[in-house]
Amino acid sequence: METELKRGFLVRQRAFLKLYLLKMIEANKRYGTQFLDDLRTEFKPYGYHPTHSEIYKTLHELTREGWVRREKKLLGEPGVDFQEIIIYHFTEKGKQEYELYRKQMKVELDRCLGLLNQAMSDHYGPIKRK
Amino acid sequence: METELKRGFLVRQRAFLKLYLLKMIEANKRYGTQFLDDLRTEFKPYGYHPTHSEIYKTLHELTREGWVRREKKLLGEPGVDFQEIIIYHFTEKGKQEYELYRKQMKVELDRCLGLLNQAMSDHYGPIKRK
DNA sequence: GCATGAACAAATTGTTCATTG
DNA sequence: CAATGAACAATTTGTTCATGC
Repeated sequence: METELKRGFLVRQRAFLKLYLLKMIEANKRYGTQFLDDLRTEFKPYGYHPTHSEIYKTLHELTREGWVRREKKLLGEPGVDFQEIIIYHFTEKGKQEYELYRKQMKVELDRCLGLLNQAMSDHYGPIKRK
Repeated sequence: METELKRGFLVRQRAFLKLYLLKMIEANKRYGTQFLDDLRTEFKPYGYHPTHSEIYKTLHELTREGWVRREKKLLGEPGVDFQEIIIYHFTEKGKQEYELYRKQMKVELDRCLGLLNQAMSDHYGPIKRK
């Protein structure tokens, strides 16, 4: 899973989403489509609209690597009786990996911010602080 | 050339490099390999090591779109008599396009910084300022 | 060997189709 | 029809090979 963390230029979408999904899984009780909706809402101001496919692929990856396990459930909403959803829970391994991953991603995000700020400064003058 | 500017998630490497190359071309009198070396040096602290292929492809793109014209020259270094290099100069169109592109990229880089700062704040608490 | 260029390959992401309850 | 999943397509980027002095 190390290979996904950095790529020289900017952080990859998949790695970025993974960080968010892990956090959301930690908070429990949500499922794929809701993750997607929440993320789209949060990122809307930045013009970033993730696709459902990226979300699911990231969740599959987390499952494949044993960071989370899946629990099938029925969406218990009034009127909707038989919609199956999948809830994700951390495994023991996953908890530990998350902790580590979170730390690594801090470094990575810092690096990306550094790169972008450098560009800002190179092309638009020194960074303005409020 | 609009399609390259943004892609929802983070700015693409090509768009990022283009901004730098345009600036370097404006400063005149350098050629491909030197651009590459300069960029690698500048980005080294950020662990970003662009490839020669990306640089050339970007330069070709600028040429194809008529932003720059190419001038073949002999690298006038002592001892090296016949090494051909290519110097890039802006076209009239290119000067104008660069001005516009620079402005657009400011918006784009701001957006990316926003997204990354949001992630920082979401996962590691409020942004620290010095 | 250095600068350039292009072919090719891999990686990443997005679009569309399929399934299941 | 909502949620999930997978096939497939496109895009983006990197690696390798080629060429001309």
